[in-house]
Formats: sequence, structure tokens, C-alpha cells
Amino acid sequence: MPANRVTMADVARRAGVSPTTASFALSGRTDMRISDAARNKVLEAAAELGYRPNATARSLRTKSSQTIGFVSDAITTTPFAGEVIRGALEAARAKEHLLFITETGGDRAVESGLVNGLLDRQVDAVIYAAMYTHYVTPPPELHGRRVVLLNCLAPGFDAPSVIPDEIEAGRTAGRALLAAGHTDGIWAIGGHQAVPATPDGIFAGIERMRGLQEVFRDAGARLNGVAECDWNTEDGYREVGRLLAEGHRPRALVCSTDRVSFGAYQALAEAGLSVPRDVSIVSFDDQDIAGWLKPALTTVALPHHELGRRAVELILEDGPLSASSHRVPMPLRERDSIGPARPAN
Amino acid sequence: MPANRVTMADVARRAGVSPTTASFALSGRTDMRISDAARNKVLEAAAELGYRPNATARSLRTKSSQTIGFVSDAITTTPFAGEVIRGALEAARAKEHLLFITETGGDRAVESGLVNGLLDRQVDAVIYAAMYTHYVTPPPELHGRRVVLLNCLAPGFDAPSVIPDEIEAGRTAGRALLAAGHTDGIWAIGGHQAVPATPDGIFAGIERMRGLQEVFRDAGARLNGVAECDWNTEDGYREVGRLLAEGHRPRALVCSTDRVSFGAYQALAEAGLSVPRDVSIVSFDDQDIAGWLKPALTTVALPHHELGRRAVELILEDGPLSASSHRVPMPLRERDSIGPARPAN
DNA sequence: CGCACTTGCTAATCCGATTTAACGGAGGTC
DNA sequence: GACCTCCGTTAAATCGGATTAGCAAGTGCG
Repeated sequence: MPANRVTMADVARRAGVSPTTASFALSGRTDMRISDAARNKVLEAAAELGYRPNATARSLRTKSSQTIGFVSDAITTTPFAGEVIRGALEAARAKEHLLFITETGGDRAVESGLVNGLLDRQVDAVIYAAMYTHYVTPPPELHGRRVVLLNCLAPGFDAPSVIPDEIEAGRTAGRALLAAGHTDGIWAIGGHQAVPATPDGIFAGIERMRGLQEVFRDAGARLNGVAECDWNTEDGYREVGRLLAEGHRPRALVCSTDRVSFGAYQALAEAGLSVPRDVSIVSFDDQDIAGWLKPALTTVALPHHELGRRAVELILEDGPLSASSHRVPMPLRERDSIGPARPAN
Repeated sequence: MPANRVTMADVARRAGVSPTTASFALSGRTDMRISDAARNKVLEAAAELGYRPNATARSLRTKSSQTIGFVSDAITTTPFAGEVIRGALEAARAKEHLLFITETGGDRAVESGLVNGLLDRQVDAVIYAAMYTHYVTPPPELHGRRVVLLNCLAPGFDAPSVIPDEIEAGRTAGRALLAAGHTDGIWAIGGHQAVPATPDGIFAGIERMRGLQEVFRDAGARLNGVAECDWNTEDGYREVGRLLAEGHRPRALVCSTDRVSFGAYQALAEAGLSVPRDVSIVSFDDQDIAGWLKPALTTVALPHHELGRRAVELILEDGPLSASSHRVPMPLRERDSIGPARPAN
């Protein structure tokens, strides 16, 4: 890759000034007095030569690379994916920063190697991200560095976390159902333990249920039951099928993910039940599929884009970062899967 | 971000040798003779001090940053997304390289700014990627640099392209149907022009149809018709609905994307038709949803992961890059949406 | 014994910027 | 006229490594 041929020395020479003057003129610093004449000569020479600064050389001296490392356990997996990165990229671009994206696959050795690679390249900060919200322990290499945790929590690790506001999301879902008049015949599909391995249960599931129960309690509504299962399409299909087979007649479903909802749609269709006439559904995530379903799915969106953006904005703010958690709101995407409650039949 | 405190000079001092010796010992070069004793002293000192090289400083001298720029018009949009990056990341990691990921949003000014940012940071090469296969004209800044085009073609631009083998994919889809005995009553949904704006029509669509027609011709089978439409769920739903309404009775559908297939499933279900008993479906893409559908969708996969991997492998190979196109095979994911052809009714 | 050759290591540069310290000339003061 | 102070500018050092040129001690050989 033929490097930038033109150096600042070339520009200085052409402008007939010293490299020092060229440097000050180009960086536009005002604390060193440069005459307008000299500045213009330099700028002109730089333009004529097509001068581009060598960020590597600059970074060596200034200790700032205008670069951020993004370390994630997985970036591809649904639903925590491209949007996060897009949000991060956007915020980074607004501040002239570039992002090194890496993926560890959950392997500690790989993670360590990647973090070192990032640090060796003098990144100004690193975003430590997780695919689903849970507790993590960042690698030792990151201690004392400028870090923001994205979609994860690390008690004892001194860095801010940016996470979705799942409690409020639970409330939002609950209110959506209540607003349509649903107070009974409501089942949750998915529940708490999507990822059994997680020490404290699944963060998102627990918080959502808490928020949901809270507004239900306040409104005198009740959850008939929770079908605990994984959060995939087949789980939703199976559990709703089972519910129906057991003779239950749910009038509203709170599904943990849009995938679960899709499974619910399939089971309901097989049973000849219509959404939202017979059964209303409110979901979480807002994956693409939510808009493809018929009827389109009303769901509480995971604010991927916003999470990525906030993390970068936070990390690029001036001043030290303190341990704190930033909860990003999860907006309701109102579509067509919630219908008015009908009197019990 | 507190930089790496320990420099090579520190290591040299501690080992009681010159920085030169330390440099050679650490880089493990054999063309300069270093005694085992000295080498060990250096290595030991480095380990004790927790020395980490400053890649920025190194890159300044060596002109190699072990870094690749990835420029894409969009990275988030389905279906061309995370998997590509994952493949690229994997291949890069295998060669100790890091990736700068950027997204232009299709804006030339943004693209130019991003590419310059990449070049300023002395990336060794850049991958110029597109979300869907089409013709592009890379920005002038990239001329003469080490570039690999990913999922796009740029006639006149001297760089290799890595693209999915859509012609063969068309053949694969055709053969899948033929193997099940389908030779008639076959309709294509989606067709050629998913992206009307593209000069030569949609690359993928055209090539797939060509491959499909080819094997059909050879086998004496025929396509009853092509419903030209966009490639989204609603288009599949609408077009299949229309086909049915017009009195057609398709026995097999070739859908341009899994989204279109999903729409077809919906329309078929409404009409009381069963997949694959009444209608067989073969699709393209292999998005997640293909596995979630009931019955699961048989589809020809876009080799996202492999595309990303190949592009990076190619770019990291020694020697100059020449204009050429590398077609990555699109494997058939056999699931349950193709059933045996039944005698015409 | 003396010359050529190795071997093992180091001093000095360089990469392309930023930054510090200082310098020459103009203008002002007494 | 001597002394100061600004101003605009520049020489030189620096960042952390890689690389080139060369140096001193040891070896081989006639």
C-alpha cells in the first residue's frame, strides 16, 4: 500500500517555512502566533500537494490515536448485532474517531489476545460489549483503562455500563395490555431463564417480569402463569401449543422475544385462533420479523442503535469515567397484535 | 488511557544490552546474530516488566500497521451483515491483523472522509464492500492502493472481487426442484429487479434466473412465469396472492429471498394451501427465518461468512492483487419446503 | 605472526509528526 | 543609544521502535 508520499516537511519546504510553522498552521492552533501570510502559504502548499497527515506519527507523539476498540463476545448473533455497531460507528464518526471491531467468541484467550492487540495499537478507549445483558468480568488488561461496558454489568470493575432499561420495558408491555383492557387470561411465554447458565438468572427476563408484575399489581390485573422456556421460535410454538392442549384459553400473551412470538403465532394459527381477535400478543426486541408477521407484531424494542451510540458518546466525553449505569429507554413499537379485551367467554 | 509505560529501552536497560539488541531479540529475527544468552536476558526482562510493543511506533518505521480498513455502504441491513464481518474478523485474527470497520450509508462525501481517515491511519489495505451485489465505483482515494472488492464489481478498477456464485446458485435451486420431480407449474417470485436503480438490473436476480433457466432447459422443464417484484415479505405475500387470485395453481415456487418466501407462506396459508404438499418452495439467502418457518425453508445460502473470510485472506496474501473475480459457492440448505411433484390435477 | 573473516553487539539514523526552547528583528521607553 | 519587550519563526528534542553501518574481540589459516 503506497503510503502518503507527501509529508509535512514537503509542505513546509514548498511553502518556504519551517516544519514547525507548517505544523502550527495545519493544526490551526492559536496558542502559537502564526501570521496570516505564513498560514495561507502553508495551507496552499498543503492543498497543492494533496497533503494528508500521518495519523500514526501524530499519535506517537500526542498519545492519542483517535481510535476506539470495540470488543464483543459476538457481533453477529440475533438480535444484538449490527445496529449496535452502527450506532457506535455513527457516534464515532461525529467525533472523527475510527473503530476497531473485534469478536472474541466468548473465549478468554482470544479475548486477551484481541485486547492486547487493541492496546498495542494505542486505542484511546475500549468498549466492552456483550450480546445479551449479563454480568461479565473484563480481562485484567483492561483494568485502569478507559472503558465503557455495553449491554453488560461488571460489579467491582470501575467503569460505566450502558444497558437497556428492561424494568421500564416490562412496565411498557404491561401498560400496553392494560390500555387495551386486558386484566386477565394473560400468560407470559419465555419468562426469566433464557440463559440458564447465567448466575443470577437472565437479567432481561427478570427485570421485564418485575416491571410487568408491578404495573399489573397496581392495576389489579394478573398474570395467569409463566411458561418458562428458552427464547426461540420452537419454544414459543411448543409452549403455546402445550397451553392450548392443556385447555387454557389465553387472551393475551407476553412473549420474551419476537422469535417466541413467531412460534406463538404458528401454534395459534394451527389451533385456528386469530391474533389479535382471539389472542393479543405483546413482545420484546423488535427484530425485523416483527414487521413481517401478519398481523404485524407490537413489541418493545431493544434500543440497539441507541446503546451503541450512547456508549461511544460516553467514552468520548471529557473527564474521567465513573462506575454508573446508564439505562436506555426501550420504546414500544405499536403495531397490530394487540386487540381490545373482550368479556370472558 | 494510560499508555504502556514500559518501552523497549526499559527492557534493554534491565537486560543490560543496547536497544538494538533488544529489538532484534524481541522481533526474533534471525538475520542478525544474537547470542542465546543475550536473547534470553532480553526475553526475561520483557516478561518481568510486562513489556508490550507500541504498534504505532513500529508502524511508523516499518510502514505496516497490521491493520485493514473495511468500508461498507451498510453493514446492518439484512441479509448482508454480521456474518460477513465475522468471517473477515476471523481471517484477520488468524494473521494478527485488526479491522477498522466503517459504514458510509451510501454517501460519497462520508465515504471519502472515512477512506481518508483509514488511509491517514496507515491501513495496509482496504476492503470495499457492498450490501448487495452490484457495480460500484470506488472513491479516487483508493486508486493504486491495495483493495479487494467484496460483494461488488468495479470494471476498470484494478482489484479483485469476491462475490457469491449466483449463476451456480440458480442451477442449484433448479436442480433441487428437478430432483423432486418438478418440471411444470413452477413460478418465480421476485425475479430480476429487486433494485430497480441498478444500471444492469439486479445482479443476483439476473444470474440466478440464468442458472435456473439453464438447468430447466436442459431437463425439459419450464418456468410458467416470473412475478417481478421487490424482494420483501409483503411483495411475496402480494404476488403469490395475486397468482392464486388469477386462478393459477403453482406447484412450485422459486422465491428470490427468504423474506419473499415468508410472504408466500402467508399467502398460501390463507388460501388453505400446504407447503410442501400442495406447493414446494425453494428460496435464496438462508436468513435465520428460514429455519424458523414451518415447514423449515429449503434455501440456497448466501455465503456471507465465507465471503468475508475470502476477502481478507486474499488481501493478506503476498504479492500484488490483480483484477479478477472470485466466486464463492452458495450451498443448498435442504430443509422441508420441497415435496415430491404430484401428477397434474 | 599477521591478515581476513566471523561473531556479537552497539551507536547513530530514520519514520513523520508535535512541542519546547530560543533567536533575530521591530518597536517602545527612558 | 542602551535596554526591554513583543512577534513571528525556527532549530532541536521527542515519541518508541526498526534498521544500517560499523566496531571490538575472537577464530582460522597460511
